[in-house]
Amino acid sequence: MRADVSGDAPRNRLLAALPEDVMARLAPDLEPMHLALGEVIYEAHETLRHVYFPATAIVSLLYTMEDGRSVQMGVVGRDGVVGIAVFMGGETTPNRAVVQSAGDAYRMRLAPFRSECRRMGALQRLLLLYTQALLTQMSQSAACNSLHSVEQRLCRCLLLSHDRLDADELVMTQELIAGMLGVRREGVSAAANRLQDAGLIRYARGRIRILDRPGLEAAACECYQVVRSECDRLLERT
Amino acid sequence: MRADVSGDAPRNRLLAALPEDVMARLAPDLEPMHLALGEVIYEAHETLRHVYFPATAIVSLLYTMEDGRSVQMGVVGRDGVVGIAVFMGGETTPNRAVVQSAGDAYRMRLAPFRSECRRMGALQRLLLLYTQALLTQMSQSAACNSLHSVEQRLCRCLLLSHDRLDADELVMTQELIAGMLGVRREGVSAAANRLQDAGLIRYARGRIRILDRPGLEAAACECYQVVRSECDRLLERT
DNA sequence: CGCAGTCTGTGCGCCAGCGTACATTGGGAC
DNA sequence: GTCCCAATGTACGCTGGCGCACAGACTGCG
Repeated sequence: MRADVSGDAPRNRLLAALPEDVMARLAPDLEPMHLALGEVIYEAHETLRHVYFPATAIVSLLYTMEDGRSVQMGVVGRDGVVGIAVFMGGETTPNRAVVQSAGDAYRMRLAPFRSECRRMGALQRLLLLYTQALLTQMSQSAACNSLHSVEQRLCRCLLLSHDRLDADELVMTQELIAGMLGVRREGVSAAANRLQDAGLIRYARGRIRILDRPGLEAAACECYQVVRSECDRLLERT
Repeated sequence: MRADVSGDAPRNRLLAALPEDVMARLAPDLEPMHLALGEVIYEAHETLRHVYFPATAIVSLLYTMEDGRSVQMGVVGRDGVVGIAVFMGGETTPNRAVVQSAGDAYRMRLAPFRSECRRMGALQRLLLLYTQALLTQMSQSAACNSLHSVEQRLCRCLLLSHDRLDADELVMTQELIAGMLGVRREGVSAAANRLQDAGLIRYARGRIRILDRPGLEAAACECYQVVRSECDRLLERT
């Protein structure tokens, strides 16, 4: 694992884990930018023009059904990259990617990204590991969505977001969360109230403050920890 | 796409899609074998010793919760490979792989598999595409498990299995199906009866005969078709 | 300051799926 | 044939989450 990067080093962990020679090649093509809340990075089946390495931003990977209901199947923050399909060769996916928390990111056009992938070096190795982490996230979501309560899943969602931020305050409405959990807004309201009554969070008009992180972890289902430790394990191989 | 393979050619589509020079290298290391119903190919967090290319066998990727309940997150037949984690570098996954339908497969030890992957040729390209197909399967499962009824999901499950077999008869008990769908056995019983009453299937003691495939597709949720067409799209890139 | 629109809390009837408990029924072993 | 057991059908009450319908409550804007 590389030592703590400082100063103007990229605040995305995948980038930070790259050896210097690779970063030197990529740096000119990394364009810092801002991602606004709710911004759609790509629609389902849409050909991508860039891949995105979030720094402070958080991006949600969502699937939207024909009837409009949607579910989150993965979340990407400073630990990952949006646009894995480019790397895998399929170019598009049936999912959408939406900014779940505004912030900064680096983006890169496809050509330089692909050409670095083709060198089959550190970037490719990292992306493979990251892909596995994403697989883990998605498979656990499949299980969790099917077996756990709204309240447990809300905890998981809050923890996933909190992990990817520096602050204790998340900016997201119940409506947004409901879309990610695939449940009604009212269900989120009820669950959020229970968490607030238990002193785990404080909730106010689209702003959620995490008050008791350990308590939140205890209230979540096992799924959070499983994904967390598996992803840690995979990223340690850096 | 390679022309129809015949005779002793591998009956696994990934293998069949490989150019002849690659297959020539791999062939000596491909060990034909039989997989029995219920056989566990690997447990969660277990280091693999082989990767498996199913021919007529079908393998289910399951996640089992602490309380024993389980859910299927993917299914691998002659269109894929079991042991993707080896390719991705993580070595293990939190999932189990269980034989859902007995049949033949080719297995391969890790060393030759890895060394062919490292050549960065056709095999790697195929595996990347297959990984994306698996991602699609898992993400759709996450959405489907959360939003659709047991009956719809049962249809999807039957169709996924049927696609990977040559016969119209599936050998699986309600207990097994319940474990894959993450629901009670009784729920499967009720749903299967409704499908039988509708004339779509015939059910008897662990043997399910598909009577009306188009009807079954109509009774399934959109998830089946989405995954199906996305996987077709990806494999066409062969 | 008032208005409008967003965000949130709540209540009610409804239904799918759960947990539990049992009856039935084939099929294979002996 | 007979016995045993896996596999299946059914019933009943319970609960979580849905759909719908509103009622505050806060914020930004004119």
